[in-house]
Formats: sequence, C-alpha cells, structure tokens
Amino acid sequence: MPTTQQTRARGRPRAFDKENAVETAMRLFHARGYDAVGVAELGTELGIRPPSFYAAFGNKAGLFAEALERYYNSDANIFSIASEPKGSVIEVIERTLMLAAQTYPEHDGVAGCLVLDGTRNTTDPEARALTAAAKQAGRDAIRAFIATEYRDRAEELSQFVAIAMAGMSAAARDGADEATLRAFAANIIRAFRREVEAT
Amino acid sequence: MPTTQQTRARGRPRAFDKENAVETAMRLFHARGYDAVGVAELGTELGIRPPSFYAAFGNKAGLFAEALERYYNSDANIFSIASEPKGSVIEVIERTLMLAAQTYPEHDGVAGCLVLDGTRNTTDPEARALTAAAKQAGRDAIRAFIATEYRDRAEELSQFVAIAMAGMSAAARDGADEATLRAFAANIIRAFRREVEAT
DNA sequence: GGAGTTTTTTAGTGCCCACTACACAACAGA
DNA sequence: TCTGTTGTGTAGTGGGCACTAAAAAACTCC
Repeated sequence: MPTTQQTRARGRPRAFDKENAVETAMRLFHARGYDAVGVAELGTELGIRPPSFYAAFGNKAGLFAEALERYYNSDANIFSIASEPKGSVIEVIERTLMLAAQTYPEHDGVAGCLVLDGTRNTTDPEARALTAAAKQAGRDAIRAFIATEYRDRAEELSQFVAIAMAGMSAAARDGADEATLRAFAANIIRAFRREVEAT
Repeated sequence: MPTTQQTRARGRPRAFDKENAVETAMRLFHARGYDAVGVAELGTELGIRPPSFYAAFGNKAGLFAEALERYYNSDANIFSIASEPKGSVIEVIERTLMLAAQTYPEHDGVAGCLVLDGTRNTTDPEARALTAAAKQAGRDAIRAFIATEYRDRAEELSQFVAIAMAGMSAAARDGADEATLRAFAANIIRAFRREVEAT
C-alpha cells in the first residue's frame, strides 16, 4: 500500500513554516527584484536567523528558485490559467493578454511579472539562469499551442505575444494602470487576429 | 562681442577627460544597469580616484545624470533620429520601430535602451527619478507628434508604441536578435497602420 | 613671488552584503 | 537512556559598497 503520509522526519523539527516563508520571499522578490531583497531582510521578515535560512534553502538563489516554482504554480501563471478553458488559439491568446492587463498593474507594491522582470540588471548568474529558463519555458508553451492551428507562423506569432507581454510587464513596473494595459492588449489582440485571419 | 571661447578656469586643471569619462560611464550603465556598476569600477575604468570622481560629478547619480544626457544627445535617441526626415506620422513611427529593432540587439555587451531598462529594480530613488523623467519626456514627444495627425487617439496610440518599444528593449536585454525584433516591429507597424487607417 | 582656487593623492570611514563556525536544543529510533 | 540526526541561537567572517578628511600639487590673478 503506497502512502503519501510519510513518518515524521528525524532530528529537530523545523520551527518555521517553509511554505509561508517561500510565499513571503516570492512577494518580496516580485515587488523589488532579486538584488534589492537582502538575506537579512528576508530573515527578519520570515522571523528566522541566517543559519535556519541556509539550512532550509542552501543560499539566496535556492530560495529564489523555490519562489519561482511557487510563482509558476500560482494564479500568476497567466498563460496556464488562460488556456485552461478549451478554446481556439485566438481565444486563448486574447484571454492571456487580457489577463496580463488585469494582473500586471501594481497591487500592494507588486507589479509586472516576476519571471520577466525579477532579475533584470541582476548580477547573480544563478538567479538570471533561473528566470531565463522560465522565460524560455513560457515562450515554448505559447509557441507549441499556437502551432496547433498555425504551424508555419508559430515562431513569429509566439514572439509577437511574448514581446508584447514583456512590454506590458515593463510598463506595469513603471506605473501603468489597468486601463492603459487593457488598451494596449486590445490593440495587440486585434493585430493578432488580423495576422492569422489574413492567411 | 559674445564669446564661447572662455578663458582657462582658475585652480588646478582637471587631469582626465570628462567627456570621455561620461562616455565610458554611459556604456557601463547601459550594459549592466545602474546598481551593477560600482563607483570603484568606474574609477578604475576611468583612471581616476574617488575624490576626483566626487569633485567632478557630486555622486554616483550625478554621473548617471550626465550619462543620460549624453545618451539623449546620441544616436541612441531613436525617436529624435527617426523624426528628423520629415514625414507622416505613419512613416515616422515606422522608422522609429525599425530603428529600435536595429539598435536594441546586443552590440559589445550593450543591449536595449538605457532609459527604459537602465534602472530596473534599482534601489536608488535618485537614479529612478532620472530615468522616469526621461521616459515621460520620450512618451510626451511621441504623443505630441502623433497628435498632429490623430489628435483624438494620440494618447492610446503613443502608449501602444511606447509599450511595444519597452517590450523590444526587454527582449533585446534577454538576448533577442535583430531578425526577431524586426519581425515584431513589422507586426506592430502593420497594426498601427490598420488602427489609424480604419477610421 | 604671494594669495586664492581647484584638483589631485593617500588613506581611510562606516555600512551593508551573503554567508558561516560552533555549540546547544529537540527530535526519532534502539 | 543512549546515539544519531537535524534545526536553532549566538556571534561573528571577509568583502564590497558609496563616500570623505586632510594635505599636497598645479594652476590663475595680482
């Protein structure tokens, strides 16, 4: 009988909630970027001291990796949410862009996309590699989906969407509000529709 | 008789070329972002020591301000260059986006736009304010120009162009090549043309 | 040549960064 | 209760950051 209920681990039990810590770290990294959030601040915010931090996550980039994973599995994974209700490529792309326009504007100090802008101008190559891989995965998913209907133009069309979303994230980080992003997204959607309907 | 040839300043003459120093600083800030370039590195690169640096520029943000000004007066000022040959709004916007596609990809470690991405995730509020003002000025110039032909839609259309360019700069920083940016720009140009010709 | 002005040099300042050595505490299994 | 394992607390590490005090050097003006 396989069991997911595994016995309590040996050794002294961890005194803080790791899930909660990753959640807090994700929010901080998202709000201010990787470099701008220090380990000391994370410790204070999480209520833990450096040794606990390093025992649990290895190093700063390790925590960032877990924060990115949590981000991926959250409702911030726009394309994943938008492609859940089945629909045509045009419908899903429209939902994706509109969801971005709704999600990206600043809420509680957080704006834009953690993957797209979380390590911009960051010096740590480990953190950069993590977001670079996530960006690549995101673009690949969009391209593969577009290819189901428009195989020959999937590369160009997915880049069109990806670069537009990068612009929306950047604009949101610079303070753009939802109305502004919606207007942009609507324009992009019209353009996308015309491109694929023109054949 | 007014004279621009002013007499030699009093006191010990500066031993380094300030113009050259600003040029070097501009390149470094552009390549890696404001926070990632240290005063110590700038000093080494410019061949000067900290007191000379601070006597000449006040502080790090002061040098950044001069670097931004130099950037504004260089051929990196895309919209300015693109609107030099007179033409319709459509023509100028097309030249602007195509020039961005040509300028933004990485050359010698420099990619994207210094104004758009130079202070992303930067903590120093002074540096952020400088780029924020430059971004605002750039958007205003584009909006004013678009308004000469399409007064009622100038705000929306200029935001469309501005956010598209932010996306191109971000994509270039993430390694996008000229062909990719040209394809995106071409799509945006077609969209822009259709939007203004639809009326 | 002397006075006043500005930039240079040398040699630091304090602060914050990511990260750690080491001893002790809290658990599981025997 | 003893042993092994794991996490936590105290108290730091070295290194990089932006920036500066003080005095000497290099110039102009008189």
